[in-house]
Amino acid sequence: MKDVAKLANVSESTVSRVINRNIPVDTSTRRRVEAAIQKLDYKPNLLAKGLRIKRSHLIGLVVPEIVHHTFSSFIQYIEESAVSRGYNLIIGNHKDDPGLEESFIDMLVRRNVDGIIFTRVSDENGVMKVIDRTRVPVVVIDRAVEREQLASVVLDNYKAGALAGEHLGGLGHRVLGCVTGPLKIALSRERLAGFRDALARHGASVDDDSVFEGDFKFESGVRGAAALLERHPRMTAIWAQNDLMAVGVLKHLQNIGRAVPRDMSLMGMDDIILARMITPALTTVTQPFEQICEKAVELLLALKEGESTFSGRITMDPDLIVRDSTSAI
Amino acid sequence: MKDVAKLANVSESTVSRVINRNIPVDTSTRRRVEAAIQKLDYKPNLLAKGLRIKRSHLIGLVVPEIVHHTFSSFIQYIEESAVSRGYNLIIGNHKDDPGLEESFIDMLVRRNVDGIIFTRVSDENGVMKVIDRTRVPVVVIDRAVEREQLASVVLDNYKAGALAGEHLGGLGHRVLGCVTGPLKIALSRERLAGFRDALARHGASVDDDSVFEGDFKFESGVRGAAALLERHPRMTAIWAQNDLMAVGVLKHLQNIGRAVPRDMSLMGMDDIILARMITPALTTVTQPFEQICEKAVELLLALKEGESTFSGRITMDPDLIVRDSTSAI
DNA sequence: TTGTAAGCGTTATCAT
DNA sequence: ATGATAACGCTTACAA
Repeated sequence: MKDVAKLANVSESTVSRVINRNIPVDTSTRRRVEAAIQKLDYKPNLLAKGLRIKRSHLIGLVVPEIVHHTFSSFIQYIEESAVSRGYNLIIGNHKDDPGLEESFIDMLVRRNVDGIIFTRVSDENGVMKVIDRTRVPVVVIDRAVEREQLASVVLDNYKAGALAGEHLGGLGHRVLGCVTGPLKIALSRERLAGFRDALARHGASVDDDSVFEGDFKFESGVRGAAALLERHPRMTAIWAQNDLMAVGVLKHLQNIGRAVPRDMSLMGMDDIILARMITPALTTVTQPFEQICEKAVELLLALKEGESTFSGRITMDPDLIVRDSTSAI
Repeated sequence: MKDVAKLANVSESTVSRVINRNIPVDTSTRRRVEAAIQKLDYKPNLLAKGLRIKRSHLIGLVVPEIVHHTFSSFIQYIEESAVSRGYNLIIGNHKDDPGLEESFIDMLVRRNVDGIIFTRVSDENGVMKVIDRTRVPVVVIDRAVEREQLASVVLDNYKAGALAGEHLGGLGHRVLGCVTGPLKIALSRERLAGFRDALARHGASVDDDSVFEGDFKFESGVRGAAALLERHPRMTAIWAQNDLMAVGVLKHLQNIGRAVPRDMSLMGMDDIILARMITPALTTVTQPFEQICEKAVELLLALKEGESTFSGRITMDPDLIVRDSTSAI
């Protein structure tokens, strides 16, 4: 910067003003400075700038893992939203290790990040600690949190379940099953509640015997299908709360020679690429990943600017995608 | 820091020395300082530190996309290697847009990152510019680069092809096909060469008619299978250069009623989760993602420290995973 | 419109 | 072993 100033025959402050275009600078000096910047290939140092203005233009993103459709989607879209606003993204994956998570959060705070986005927060207390002890804005996505002091952007999981129930109920199914995520996670319970209520409106009830608690992984879909069919051999439709488990269900059905959708209608959730790759292509419920991320970044930065003091839950709507794995009874 | 110093009745320099444990400090003062740090919940500011010591402890990672098995694997393992060495990761996804890529690189340089890892570099000149114009160490992974001045850590793609050819040749197949990635990408050509050479040793030749140029996506596998079978109806084995295309091949075979592996042996590459989920489970060739990433980070930091001036290619070995999609003829 | 100077929170040099 | 001080590269009153 000193060199640029010297070459353009101005002071460093003027160079700064040219770069930040916030304070009027004479056109001719501006041109001189810009020429000097070009010539020297000068790149302002963001560390120094950040130190001075107390903003790093960095956003931290905390995920439990990365090689996973849901999380890599979040990473991708949050990165895009951040960059489009002039921010960069630091990501940290904690592998469900609270120690790792804490030390990552610590790093972020020490780096003066302008905000932190948490996904699937396992330990709400950890998040609360950040909020209480630091002034770093926080937004939580992908997981309903109980505390109203936390700002979160989440899918309306009840609606997602309702969408699935509505679709299958409308097709005439009356004996249905559901393979859920871990029921200690609120979103699994909410999805199930929406599913049940929608089906109730069609006169179908999903009793506890028709519910298998999975873990969002492929294998639990396989096990879930086996368990549900054993309990209700006449079941004609299954909703798995994510596509991975739905594919597991499909695998079991293929193994025992039941055809989808002829013998069994099958739905998933998420719309991962896989949903279109399998045969039959999977009917599913999608999350508007891009919107959620966009909203989360927007909210985070508004919080940082003090333009907003929002806390509570922002809810986004799921969508139904009908493909070939469901049919009328 | 000033507060800590005051509370512990020492100078800021002593606080610094306690934190960085590089210079001897009297045990009793050290204890006082540590107590003060605890009490005030003091977190050293990494921006200031970085500015002063000219190291940000930040690594930049450039990828073309994130929601993709290969890249999310790289992200995950590089993040882990970085964190275990006290670094954090900034990721940037350029969506094959050179403009975006350039502005991201620019950001990284201005953030004083200690190094940049590129995957699938589309524009070698962009990378060279970084190397020439800045002092930021660079390592390229996942793509063979022509220039010897670039340090890269890549899979031995020739060996990967040879592994596939060896396996299928050993099973007795003599009429084989290959669905490749884009042939303008060196790794596709190298894989194909290894495949051909290994089969030649078994007396089988893979002529140009038996090669279909795909694009590493699912749909091109479907198209590839159709094209290959039209040209060589008696083909008994196909290697797709990634699992996604292999699943596409499988899809086509199922569509036309050919059983795998009875009527056709099928191999993929990468070992994505999907490989184990489909029926039959896919025989495939894996990349040691974790090792590659570990090595790349290690090399990058050695370059930064000036401990190494390595340039050229570091090569890692692929592995064969035999599952149910291949059988003897 | 422009320049001067202080300060952001560290670390390194040089004394003591 | 510890402290004072300058410097890292930038921005921002304040003055001119």
